[in-house]
Amino acid sequence: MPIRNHVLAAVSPADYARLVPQLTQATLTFGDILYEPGDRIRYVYFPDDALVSLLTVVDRHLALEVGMVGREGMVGLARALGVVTSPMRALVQGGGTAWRMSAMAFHKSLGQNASLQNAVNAYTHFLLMQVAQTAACNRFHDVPARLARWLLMTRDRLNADQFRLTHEFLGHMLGVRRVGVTTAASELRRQNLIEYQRGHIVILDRPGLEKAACSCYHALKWSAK
Amino acid sequence: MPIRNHVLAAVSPADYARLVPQLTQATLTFGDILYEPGDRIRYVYFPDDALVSLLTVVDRHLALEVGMVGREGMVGLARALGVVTSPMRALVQGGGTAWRMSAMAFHKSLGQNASLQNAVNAYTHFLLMQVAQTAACNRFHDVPARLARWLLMTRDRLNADQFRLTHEFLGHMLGVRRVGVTTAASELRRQNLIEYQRGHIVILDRPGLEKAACSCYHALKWSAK
DNA sequence: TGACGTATGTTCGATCGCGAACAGACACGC
DNA sequence: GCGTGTCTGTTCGCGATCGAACATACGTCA
Repeated sequence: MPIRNHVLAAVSPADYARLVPQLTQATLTFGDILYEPGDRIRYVYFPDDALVSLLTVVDRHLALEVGMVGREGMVGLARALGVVTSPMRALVQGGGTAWRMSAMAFHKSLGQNASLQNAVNAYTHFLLMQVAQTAACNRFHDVPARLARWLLMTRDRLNADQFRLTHEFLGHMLGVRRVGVTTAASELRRQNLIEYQRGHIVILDRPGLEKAACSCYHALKWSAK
Repeated sequence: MPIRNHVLAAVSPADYARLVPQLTQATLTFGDILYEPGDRIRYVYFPDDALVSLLTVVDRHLALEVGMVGREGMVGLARALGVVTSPMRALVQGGGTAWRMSAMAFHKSLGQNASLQNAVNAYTHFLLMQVAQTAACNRFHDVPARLARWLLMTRDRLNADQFRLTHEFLGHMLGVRRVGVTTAASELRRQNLIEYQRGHIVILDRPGLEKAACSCYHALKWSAK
């Protein structure tokens, strides 16, 4: 079972050996909610090819995606900062596998395991940048550019050029109406950058999509491929 | 010299005693830029009554405030996460005093000083929530509500009901045009919530302003007064 | 006192995204 | 094969904000 998760991969071999017994493989399926805001964090997750969205919930019903966690990161980060409840909703946006660990074991491991702590710190920084960039992006860039960015980020994390997502779902992620997504998507399609039908999206021209995306995409590339 | 900064205040007396020799008092003045994105972090700052804005810079010239640091926090947090350069611009938005420490000493102290590490972790979590909330707020709430929230957050950190700020400056913080601020501000003034002239803003009715502000203000109150 | 710089106020048309409603089109189950 | 639910496409009027331009008012300093 190769570990593709970057946080785990950054742990030194000796430390990693002590971590392994705590890790179990979990299959996350689309639509699962790992936590709602305020939920106790019982497990932390290190995605391999799963993809989890972090959503800030406002006024109990409005939700906006502020971060996206794939194999470059982990879910349940708050636990590493000494907080036992999740501040956000964590929604599985792309099904796949992830390594799971009890929050308790994770907390203990952090104290005994400097390379894990370092890897988690580095990811914390990355996530903070991602959230900050998203904030600015939502303010300054229009829907087509944000959609293009979102598709590219998803692509990179799922490592696939096609995936299943409806306009309705995308609307929730981007914080716009479904119709807004339809308009933006059909514009991208007109340019032959993507193709889609009934929840199935295909990226046809990745370089072209990068041009259509705002600079935020490049600002948030992770270093390792 | 009483320490009002919450991060430093959370450090245990024994640990704090070892920290003191490293700290020097600094006066931050309005308009100072502590770091630009990419700048090496040479010092970290723990504001007492100064107020620092964290701005994400997009496309080299657009900037949006994503966080606000007063005595509840610290500036240069990235250094605690193992990153030596600042990801954001840190702009002094309210002059005042802060405790300053070299980044090197800070880094060393973190390793030797568990209560400092815990306090920094807690603040990291708070900042992450603040940035996420700001992202959602910018998407869902209109300018008058955001302005009201911003004024209240500033008030809490400066601990004063009046301060000097122009509409132009506020526009940069909120990511809107100056005219948009003027319109929103005059609406708040019409309701007798605030008063202002030529860069001097007075909060007349704090409870009323809280009602005018979006829920994001309450979502981000720090526990300790 | 007068001139200049800065801060605020007002207006204009344009654009973007909103909420709502309805129309087709595909997919799956009976 | 047919009905039903889901997904996408289109339209409409509305409101918020934009960019730009210009008008007014205050303050400072020569």
